[in-house]
Amino acid sequence: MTGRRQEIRERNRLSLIEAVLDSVAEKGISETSVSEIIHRAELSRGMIHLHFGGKDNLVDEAARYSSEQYYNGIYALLETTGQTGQEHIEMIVRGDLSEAILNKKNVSIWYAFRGEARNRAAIAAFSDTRDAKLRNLVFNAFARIAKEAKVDDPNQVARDATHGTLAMLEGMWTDYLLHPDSFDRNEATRIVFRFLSSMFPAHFDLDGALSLE
Amino acid sequence: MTGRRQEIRERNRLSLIEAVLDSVAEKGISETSVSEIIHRAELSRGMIHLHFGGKDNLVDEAARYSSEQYYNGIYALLETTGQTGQEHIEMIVRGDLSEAILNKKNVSIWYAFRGEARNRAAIAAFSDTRDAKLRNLVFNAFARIAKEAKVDDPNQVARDATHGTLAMLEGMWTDYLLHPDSFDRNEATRIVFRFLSSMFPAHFDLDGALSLE
DNA sequence: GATTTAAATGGACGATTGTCCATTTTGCAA
DNA sequence: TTGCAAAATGGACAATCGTCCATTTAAATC
Repeated sequence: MTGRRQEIRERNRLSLIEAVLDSVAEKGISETSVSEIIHRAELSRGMIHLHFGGKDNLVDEAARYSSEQYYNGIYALLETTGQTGQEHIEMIVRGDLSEAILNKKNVSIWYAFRGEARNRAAIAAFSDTRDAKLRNLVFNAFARIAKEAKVDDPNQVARDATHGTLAMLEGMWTDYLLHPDSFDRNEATRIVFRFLSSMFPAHFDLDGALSLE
Repeated sequence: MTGRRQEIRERNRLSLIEAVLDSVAEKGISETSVSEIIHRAELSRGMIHLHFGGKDNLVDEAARYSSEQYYNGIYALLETTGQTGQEHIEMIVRGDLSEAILNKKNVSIWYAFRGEARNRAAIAAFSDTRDAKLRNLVFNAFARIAKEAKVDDPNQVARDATHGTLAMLEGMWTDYLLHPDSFDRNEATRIVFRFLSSMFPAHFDLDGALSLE
């Protein structure tokens, strides 16, 4: 059993991580100082060094945590849907563009870290991990779809569809970043499905996945 | 005629801007300090205040300059191509993914500024401008294509194609950011054209624009 | 209840930040 | 060539940065 001592310890640890994410979302990375973090976490100055050994490690940990949250969100959605390739894809697309995942806070955080990725190995590393996992999931779904669609070179088509779909979703996030208030989720979703229905007319239409007869 | 005095003045001004961009590309925004900038520009400490009134203004100006450079590059390419809609689109796609525009330095800079966009009004503002201009150019091209393709609701199709194409290009930039060494320009280009040829089979194939008979 | 020890505190510290201005340099006009 | 003014210099400055540790607090154990 976890003693009260360890429980408090972990709560404080988490408070620091969440304070970093809140600050990054609201003020950006360059204004996320130690003073800012400990003020938000309502903890004392020494805690960062105690728990993480330094500010940089804490920030890396916060980035990792945030990435994990995103991925858990997508995974949870996949549990709730059917098993066909097009259902998986539909769920990923809708999930990635849903309010729960694509919102001002997450976008601010994600782009702030992306901006640092080139210069911080730790951040670049799991930014990759997220992509690799998701990419694999999407590819497997498209591989099934491409096979069913009997296209020439189904492997290449599946790879292109994966790459193209993820790229388009990335671009929608950028759109949201730059115009969070005028961004239209339904329009963004429809555009992705327009792409998919052009490529696989038997599997998708503008509204999402089709069930094959 | 520009006197030698003014000429030196403007050269120094530009040196500061380029020093900022070099530093942002190499070290990131958070490590781009006044000391770093003036060291790179080989100028004295007071110059930033003299020319720009402060560091923040200089950084904003550098971001504006960088955005202008991007846009000029795309525009220059458009001068060299034909006048059909699909030729314009092809040139924008190829240009946006070309070594001259999509390279490590530009990507580092662009994402660094994007990461700050949410928290710096000046940077967000022209980040928008770039998008609005380019978007308009692309939309006009797709509007012609959609009309020729005789689709239902050509206006909506053109809007979706514009949105989808730009989103996909954005996503390719992100890909390049995260995997600059394994990124394959030809593959990225082919995927965009796969999307376009699915939507407008009479205007595009996997290799780019088709000329209508 | 007394003792032990892990956890948390908060201030001291040197380094670095961006700003600003008294001084020096230098191009240009008289 | 001299005098003027614009431009550039570089160090002083207060503010803030992140680190670290001597001290205090409080949970766990005896």
